[in-house]
Amino acid sequence: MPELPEVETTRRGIEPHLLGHLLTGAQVRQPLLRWPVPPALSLKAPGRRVLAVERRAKYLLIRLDRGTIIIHLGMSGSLRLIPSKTPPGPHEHVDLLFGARCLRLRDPRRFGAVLWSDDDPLSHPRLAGLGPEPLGPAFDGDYLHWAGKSRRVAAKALIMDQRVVVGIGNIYANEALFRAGIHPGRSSGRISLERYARLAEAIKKVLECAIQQGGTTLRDFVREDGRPGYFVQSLQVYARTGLPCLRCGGAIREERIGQRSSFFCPSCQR
DNA sequence: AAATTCTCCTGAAGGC
DNA sequence: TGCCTTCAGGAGAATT
Repeated sequence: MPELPEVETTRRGIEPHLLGHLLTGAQVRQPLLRWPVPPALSLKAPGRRVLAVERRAKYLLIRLDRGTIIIHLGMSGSLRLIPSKTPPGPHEHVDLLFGARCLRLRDPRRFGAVLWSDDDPLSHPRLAGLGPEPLGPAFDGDYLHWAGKSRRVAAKALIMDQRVVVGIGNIYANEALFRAGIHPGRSSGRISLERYARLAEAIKKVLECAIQQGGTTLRDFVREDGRPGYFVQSLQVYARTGLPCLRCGGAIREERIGQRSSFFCPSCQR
C-alpha cells in the first residue's frame, strides 16, 4: 500500500521525465475514483508545462505553469511511464500524456484520487489540515509528546492520524513502533517524552530506509518503470505473525488495534 | 470533543 | 473444481 516511501519513490522516478515537459493531453477512462476526477483536469491541464513534481504527505503534486494536478495512490494505485500508444489494461483509469510518453494511473481498488487545483494546492480541502512531514524539522519527540498528551488513542492510531503526522500507514506504523519498543495499543497519553523521542527517531529511520529501498511492494505497488520496492525484505514485524522476533526470538503477535491489523512482539514492546 | 464505526472497491484467500 | 463469503486497507464521513 502506498505510504510516504512509495509515494516519494514514485515522485523521484517520474520527476526527471516530466520536468519542463508539455502536457499534451489527459484521458480519463474511469472517473469514479475515491472522488470523481474533476472535468477541470481534461479541460485545463492540456497545454500546460510541468514546473515541479512535489510530494505533500501521500499526495503527489504535479505543478503546471497554471494549476496543479494532485494524485493520491490510495491503497492499490501505481503510476507507470509508458509509450503513449500502449493500449490500456484493466484498472488503468487515467493517462497524462506528454507527447510520446504517458504517465498512466492503475488503481484496481479505486481508493486513489486525481484532483485539480487552480491555485495553491496546499490550500486544497484535501491537503489543508494535514500534519507535519515526518522527515521535516517540525517533527520530533517533543512534538509527538505534545500531540499525544492527554489522549487515550492507541499509539499506533496516533501516528497513523494524518492530522498528527502525515505519510505513515499500517506497514510503517507497525515497523516504527517495533523499533521504538512501544506496544501499538499503548495509550498515547501514557508514553514518556523519552520514549516519544525514540519513536520519532524510529519513524524517520524506517521511512528513510524504505525510500532508499524503493518502498515496499506487497501486491500492487510498482515504481514508474515497473520495478517493485525492496523494503519488504527489511520488514521486522509486519505480516510476520507467529515468526520469531528478530530481537528476542519470541513469536510475533497479530491483533486488531484501531480497526487495523497490528503486528508486534509482546515482550519487546510495552 | 474524542473515539469508534462505516464506507467506498476489488482481488485474494478460505470454506464447503 | 468452483462458487460463495469474508476481509484488508486510506481516509473522509457518520455515528456514538
